[in-house]
Amino acid sequence: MNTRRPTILDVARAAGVSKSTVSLVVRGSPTVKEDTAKQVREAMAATGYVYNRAAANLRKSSVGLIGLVINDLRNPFFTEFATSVQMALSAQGYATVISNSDEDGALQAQMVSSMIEHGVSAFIISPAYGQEAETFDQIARAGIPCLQVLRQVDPRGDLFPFATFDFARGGLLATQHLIEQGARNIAFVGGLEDRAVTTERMSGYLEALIGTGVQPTSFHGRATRAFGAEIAEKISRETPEIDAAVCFNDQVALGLLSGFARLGRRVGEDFRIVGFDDIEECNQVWPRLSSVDCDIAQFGRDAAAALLDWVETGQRPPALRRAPVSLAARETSLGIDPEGTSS
Amino acid sequence: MNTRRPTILDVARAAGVSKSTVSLVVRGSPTVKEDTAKQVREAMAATGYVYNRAAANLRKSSVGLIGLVINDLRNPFFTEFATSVQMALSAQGYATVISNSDEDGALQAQMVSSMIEHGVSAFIISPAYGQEAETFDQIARAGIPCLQVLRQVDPRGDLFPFATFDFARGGLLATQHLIEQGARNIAFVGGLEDRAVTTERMSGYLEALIGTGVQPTSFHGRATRAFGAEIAEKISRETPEIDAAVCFNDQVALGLLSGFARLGRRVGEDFRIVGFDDIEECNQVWPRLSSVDCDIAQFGRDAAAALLDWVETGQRPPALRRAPVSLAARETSLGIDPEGTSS
DNA sequence: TTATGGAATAGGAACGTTCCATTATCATGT
DNA sequence: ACATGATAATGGAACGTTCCTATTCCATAA
Repeated sequence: MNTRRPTILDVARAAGVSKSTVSLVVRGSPTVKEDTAKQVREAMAATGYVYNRAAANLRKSSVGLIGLVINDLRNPFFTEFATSVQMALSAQGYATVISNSDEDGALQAQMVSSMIEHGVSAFIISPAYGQEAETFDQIARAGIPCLQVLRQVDPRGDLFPFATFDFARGGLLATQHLIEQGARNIAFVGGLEDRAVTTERMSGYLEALIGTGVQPTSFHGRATRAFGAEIAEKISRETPEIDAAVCFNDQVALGLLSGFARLGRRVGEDFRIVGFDDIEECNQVWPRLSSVDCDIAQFGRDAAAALLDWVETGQRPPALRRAPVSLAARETSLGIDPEGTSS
Repeated sequence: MNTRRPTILDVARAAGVSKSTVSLVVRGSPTVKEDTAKQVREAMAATGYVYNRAAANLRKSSVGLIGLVINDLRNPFFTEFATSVQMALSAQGYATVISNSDEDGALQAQMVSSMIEHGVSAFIISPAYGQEAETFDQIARAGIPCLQVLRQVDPRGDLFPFATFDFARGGLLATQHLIEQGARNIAFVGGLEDRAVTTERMSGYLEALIGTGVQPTSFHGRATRAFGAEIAEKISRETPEIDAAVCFNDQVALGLLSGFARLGRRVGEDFRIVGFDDIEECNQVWPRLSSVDCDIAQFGRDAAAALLDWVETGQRPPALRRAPVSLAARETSLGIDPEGTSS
């Protein structure tokens, strides 16, 4: 089973040319005559040659590999993001290594270290909390470009450029919309307290509430469906006067939605919900979930482009970029239009 | 920015030992004296040394990298699978490269080729349809162990071992259960026609129907939420006598669920649904989705273990393994228990 | 003192590519 | 016939490890 793999040299012998020529053919250089190239290609097929990237990388400086580290791959928001980044990078001839830290800082540090050893040219990282220093110092020491997205946790804060969404404005839009829809008692649900990702969204929420007489309330916790469902119950039991919620993300909102469905409270009529991220599923539940639309696919493409610019031309992206957001209002906040059920 | 990275040789110089000794320390060999090892480690820290895996791989035969190719990473079923495999492999010191072919055979072939070049030691692949020959011939030519999971599409059919679930039995259990619950007109929903993944599930469904007088009906299409929702509408409009459905997977079932919610049909009472896979979300919607439980986490661990056995001891896994399934009955098939809303 | 042998360390070759500096080839103009 | 210059092809060094075969060191026994 383990006969030695043919190398560029075996191909060269078979084709009756030098190894340099084979190398040129492999890389599609235009300087080799078409006749020769064809012979070489035939020899490659005949010998069953496979390109050895490790050997090539040893000589070259760049590897064409980008590391993508995600903190929660079970959240569709991140899957959509990862998919979009991978597509954009592969269109430019880069391979993507996706890794899921699953909110485990130690695991993340270990994955980053392994990727550095494998010679990735750059990182896009939506970091987990914990072991920040270990994760980012490694990258900085190795001098590898790195784009931090969605969460800024690098210990010095200014080590790597950061791309995110305008979460504050999202919170503002969502809350204003709920007020316009007649909600009088709006809660903010989900997200761990004191994390920037949470406080930013909340700042918009709080701003919208100023002068309206509405009292802010918030329920903090992990951004999961389970937490959303739990809060639906808690609200029904303890603070039934709350009639609307701005959620940390769509996961929480969907949890809230099914929690209320279970309790028989009619979302869209008795209770209004706006989620955050606008994942595909928002359109696939009923009532459809209103959400702060983040155009995650575009965000992914932009991130990939900015990173490649950095890698290839040395053009470091701006330290901070906030992508705009908009509001996608659907049944959970507008109510259910008896006419409109056919679209 | 681009000063040459220190090598093992620089470390050796700094520590006053030979490069061989440094290499041994890097790999944690017990033959080097503790004093020396400590000096070397200090020198490594001082010089900012990072291990160059490409160079090591050039010399070693194995790389400790496993390729995981998934056909639809947006489906939570596969995300759960990928996460489980990655955990199991990383516990054994292997790194995992996850790639999403997104049901694109050409893309898949390209990803596989890139992974082979990067020197992965083995593959786990849940293949996309299309370009089967290209994908699998490459792997076979390179002599790399490969475990095919969930879908068997390799052109010769017996090229690589195949691990899957006992889908037929799942279809049988689901259908029998619906009959016991009093359903009289059970449809099979989702999955592309004439694909083994579909016909296997359907064979169980058809078997359960024998002698019951229930007429089989099926609606085929992509296994997405959108398709499920579409079929909910179609059933309501064209064949309202259908009172239950066995679904290709949970995505379809969840689509059906929200489709019916939208149309005001009460699932669990007027209409009974059983999904397939038992993803986490089954417990997080309301009514909770009954599903054929596949214990995907265990499946992932088993796949990882079988593959590593193959890689390390040459012990090729059995050509076919069907993991057992069971039924997780919940509200969408049992109906809503007015007492049981508190668990 | 001198063999002896095991533990610790050292040095050179090898891995399969790319890059660079050369050399061979060949049509063209004088 | 010869120089010219572009085009095509070549050979050797280099990349940073690991592996294998020495060599050195040192405690112990003769």
